[in-house]
Amino acid sequence: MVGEQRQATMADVAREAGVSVSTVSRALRGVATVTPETRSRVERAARELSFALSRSASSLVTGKTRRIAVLMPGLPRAPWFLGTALTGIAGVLSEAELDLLVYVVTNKSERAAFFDRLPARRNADALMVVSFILTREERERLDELGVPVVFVSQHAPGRASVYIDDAEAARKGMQHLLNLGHRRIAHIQSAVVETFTWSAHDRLAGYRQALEEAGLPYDDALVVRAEYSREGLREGIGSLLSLPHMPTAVFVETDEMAFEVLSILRSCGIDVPGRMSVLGFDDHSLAEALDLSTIAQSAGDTGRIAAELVSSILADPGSDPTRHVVLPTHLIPRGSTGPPPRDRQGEAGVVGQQGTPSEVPAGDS
Amino acid sequence: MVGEQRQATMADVAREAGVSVSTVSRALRGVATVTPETRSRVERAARELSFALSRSASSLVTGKTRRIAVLMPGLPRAPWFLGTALTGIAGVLSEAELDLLVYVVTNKSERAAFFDRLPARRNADALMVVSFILTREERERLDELGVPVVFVSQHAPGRASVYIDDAEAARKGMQHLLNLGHRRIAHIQSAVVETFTWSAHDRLAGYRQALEEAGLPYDDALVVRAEYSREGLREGIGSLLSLPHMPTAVFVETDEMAFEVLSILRSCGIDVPGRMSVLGFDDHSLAEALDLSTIAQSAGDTGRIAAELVSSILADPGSDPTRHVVLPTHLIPRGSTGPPPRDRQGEAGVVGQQGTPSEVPAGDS
DNA sequence: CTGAAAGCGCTTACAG
DNA sequence: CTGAAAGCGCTTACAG
Repeated sequence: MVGEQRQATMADVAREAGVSVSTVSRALRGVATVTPETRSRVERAARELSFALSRSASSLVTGKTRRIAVLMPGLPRAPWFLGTALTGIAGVLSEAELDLLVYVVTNKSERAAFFDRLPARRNADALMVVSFILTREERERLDELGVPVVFVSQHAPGRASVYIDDAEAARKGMQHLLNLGHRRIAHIQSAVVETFTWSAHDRLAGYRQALEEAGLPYDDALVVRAEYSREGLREGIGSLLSLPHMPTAVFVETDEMAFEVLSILRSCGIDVPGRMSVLGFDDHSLAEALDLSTIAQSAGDTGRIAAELVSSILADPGSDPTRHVVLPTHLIPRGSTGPPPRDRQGEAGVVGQQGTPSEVPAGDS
Repeated sequence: MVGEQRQATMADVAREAGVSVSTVSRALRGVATVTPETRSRVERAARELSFALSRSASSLVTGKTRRIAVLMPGLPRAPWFLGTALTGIAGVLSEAELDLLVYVVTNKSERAAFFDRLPARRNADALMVVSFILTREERERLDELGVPVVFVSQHAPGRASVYIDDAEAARKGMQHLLNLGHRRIAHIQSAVVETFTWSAHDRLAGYRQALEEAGLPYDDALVVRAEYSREGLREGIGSLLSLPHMPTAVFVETDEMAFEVLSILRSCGIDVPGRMSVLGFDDHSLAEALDLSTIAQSAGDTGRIAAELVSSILADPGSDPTRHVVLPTHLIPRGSTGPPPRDRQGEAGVVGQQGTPSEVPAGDS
């Protein structure tokens, strides 16, 4: 009871300042027509009463919530990328005085719940969807929604999106390995039950394309889908190490997985890059410390630019709601990649399959 | 214009279902008094019209927003811990059908802006403050707020909080190093301009306490405050390596910093743990891969339990709003810690200061 | 430049 | 079990 005083409303402020509620509203929003004196009287009253605007009330009348919803897959799946992107988003939105509503969806039921309730419809002015593969129904639900949707870290034709060219980036990375002389290059990607991300698809596509362009055969045995865990990766690497012709390099879907790969290889005495080159993807903040060669993208920029896109769409409804921003990527060569064993003098190394570059199977499977 | 149809309201649903708005409201909220038939008619109508409840409107009348605000320091400062905690929070809140509003505060101005607008007052039903050292004014602002505040990853006397005993945990870690025979143990913590976290303080306190209990002198030169960056840490380590009596072990404030420390030591040819033991804090998901000894805490549990605390406080306003939950920590010994050089046979090692355990200066400075 | 009034879309006593 | 009415706290034409 004690101290449980009721939260002050505009009516209270109006009384205190000796003006009408309309004037309070205008003064507090900075509408130009208000006299400086009136404004300061109102502001003082508001401060004295610790007045805080009820967004519920203003939303109800304006139809704007000044809230942006962000839908992201469980952070544990790619904590670094998502965390960094989220921080970028948060910074920009806070500057634009927009609130940030976060929906983390880790499993099927949370996912269903999200699309069922679809709180974004009236509880946010826009929705940002971060690296999610949506089903057709889900996409249709979003379309009905009537709020602008911005896709982040994924390409959505006909929709605003901010992303990198994963396939092109993967190709660049592969080219680096090819240039070093590697001919048997494996690819490790995460096996997720619910396939959440496009980037995995596109990175694989880039991997295949690079092989094809180099006239090298695509070998299913070299593409490993591993659980996103230390044990899962150990198994994946096991399958590569038990191949008749071991690869001399691995291109790993994310740096975080590559860190584990480095550690596992080290633990079984396989020298990196002497015996096996390892290439990651992301340029995680620890990649330098672990001397991991990688393909850099800026998670922070991705988030920031996506948030800017959102706020520009909100500010100017006439603006093109299908704008695309493609962010750059680049190779960062470090110590985890080097020439394959047979190119190293004084080392026996495993003989890589020389390949018969002409008989390459066609693009598909 | 085309397809821009107005969002359906309860009035539309009521018309469609041939009932009153009150009945729609009751049916949709699952109030018991509604006939099954009426309820299903209403539900069908709602579905057909893609009705979505306006939370702004319900909030306005109920005074509840069903939204929880989380205030956290910039994720880049401790991305892993905060990201993992946030995921834990998100999961629990989503189950309780509470929305999650995230405020990331990275610098003074964002911080001021947050406390100025203090959107939590009416725009959230509760506030979770994650590892922030608040000023007195800020704390008072929160008190005036009138919404329950739960402190996460920090101890706030007289307020609900979920945390670990950082000092005790640090002591355990130090004990491990002492038990291995180390006598000169350094401590590296992050130097943040705005002092955001209590845990740094408490871990340092634990460090000092352990020394004191072991009858060892506290040496200012062994406590290094380093910028949270590779270069900052390199400088910090430099100051340790240039000491007349080099330490034989380092206790690092967080695993993420310890990873860099490992890498820097390796890059200058200092064997870990042969020459220098390294102990981290957190049990980061990569700690195992990097074979880092560490003191484990569960960031996920911290988030989850804090969120449960919040939802229980909201569900039962009579419940004790000052409840404390102290989460366990434990040492995970791995390969980065071992006996100091002088205990190793066949190794010259740097001679550690033998110490004269009796003449220990008193606890302070 | 300011005020009175209507109304945003809900929930909640109050009747029936 | 259901409906009519009031009201939550704002903003926004509309007057003046």
